[in-house]
Amino acid sequence: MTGDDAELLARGAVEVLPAGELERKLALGRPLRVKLGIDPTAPDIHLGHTVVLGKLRTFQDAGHIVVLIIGDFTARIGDPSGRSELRPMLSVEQIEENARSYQEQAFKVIDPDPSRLELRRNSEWLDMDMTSLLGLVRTTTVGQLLERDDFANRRARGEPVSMLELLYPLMQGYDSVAVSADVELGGSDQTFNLLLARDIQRAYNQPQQAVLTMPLLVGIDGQEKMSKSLGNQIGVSDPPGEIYGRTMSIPDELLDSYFRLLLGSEPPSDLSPRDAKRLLAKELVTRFDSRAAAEEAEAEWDQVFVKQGEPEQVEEAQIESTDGIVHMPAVIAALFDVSRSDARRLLTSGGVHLDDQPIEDIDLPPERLDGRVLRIGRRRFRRLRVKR
RNA sequence: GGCGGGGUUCCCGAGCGGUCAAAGGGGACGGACUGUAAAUCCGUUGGCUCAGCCUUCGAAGGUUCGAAUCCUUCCCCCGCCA
Repeated sequence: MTGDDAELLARGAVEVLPAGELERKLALGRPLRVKLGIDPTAPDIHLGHTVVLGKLRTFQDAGHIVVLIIGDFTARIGDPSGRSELRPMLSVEQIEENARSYQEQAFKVIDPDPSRLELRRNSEWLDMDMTSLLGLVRTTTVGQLLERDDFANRRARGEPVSMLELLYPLMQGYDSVAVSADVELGGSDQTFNLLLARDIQRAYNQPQQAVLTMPLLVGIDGQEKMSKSLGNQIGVSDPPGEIYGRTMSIPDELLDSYFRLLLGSEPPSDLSPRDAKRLLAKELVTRFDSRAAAEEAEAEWDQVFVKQGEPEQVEEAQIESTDGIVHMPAVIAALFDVSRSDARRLLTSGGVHLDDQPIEDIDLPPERLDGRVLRIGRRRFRRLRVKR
């Protein structure tokens, strides 16, 4: 362990706190226990998660042990970070399902080798009795908790702050106690929680963890942090074409941060934004799927958006006709998961094409449809087969 | 426990007896432009057997020719005081 390690480990971080603490931990000369907690509140891990996971990987590669805590218990509460409202409580079954897929997806980034990874669930220790809870709760004052921006702002606006949410940072802190964390990573919005964990460790007579925060990845809307609930995410388990396409649609302004946070490099200066995005998109698909999938996704994208053609593989759909007529709103609604009213609107606003010809007719004879490609918007295709 | 303020369509937020499927903004979707970028412009945005019909404004009842708007009861939320 040398000073170089600390530099490498801290690269890209927003903050490493307190000053010098990481170096001191490294000087212990043993593999450090590096904690990350993720709450399985949604079924999928997205690019935002991978920023921190990637940093964990760096620690693993430097010989440290990652303690990944699946927050199956804390997921019942929901971290209020950056939110102005209480999360809905998830069912135990839902959490369990999410937890399983989280692990699997996290392994696309971190090394699952048991000698470098300790996988825990915080229901192991958080499902505690009241006496233990009192012991935890007494470590912290209301004033400390209300210092946190989220809470303070919401108080100031007269918005509710639930007891449940107040408890969240304590639970996260107790996780650090339970696993004897030497270092904890998190997004920069986690700074308060990560630091409070130090206080809680001290109250439990444990050495205090170093804290390393990573920048938050902005979602593909270019506005808010990437989050499933905002729908601005790219999931690591999304189909290759989806990852590729969504990446191509990010605002140019995001290129720098995406390259830096996801690839650990700067966008090549000799490439146009569009080509830089192509490179990024290809890299991401390669990372989460395979080189081959990336090539394929790119070819498909070129076919559809550069050549303005149909994809190589167009899914076929059986449709029926009654009285020699096919009712288009019904077909569109069934094929593309929209309401019939939506389908009608699409038809009247020129959003429906048949073999590249816009159509507006509500009803069409089956012979005009059979074997043709129906397109909705710019990128949804289906080849029609009329059932006889 | 007392006092006050609220619950409106995906979100925010107007409406306060008819002209309300409900202003405006956001978001989303479609179109033009284009690099599936940004910006801009246009259109749409409850459902349906769509020139009409049906269901929505916390819930249930009621008044009325007619209610998101008035009355009753109930449920929920917020603030202040105690």
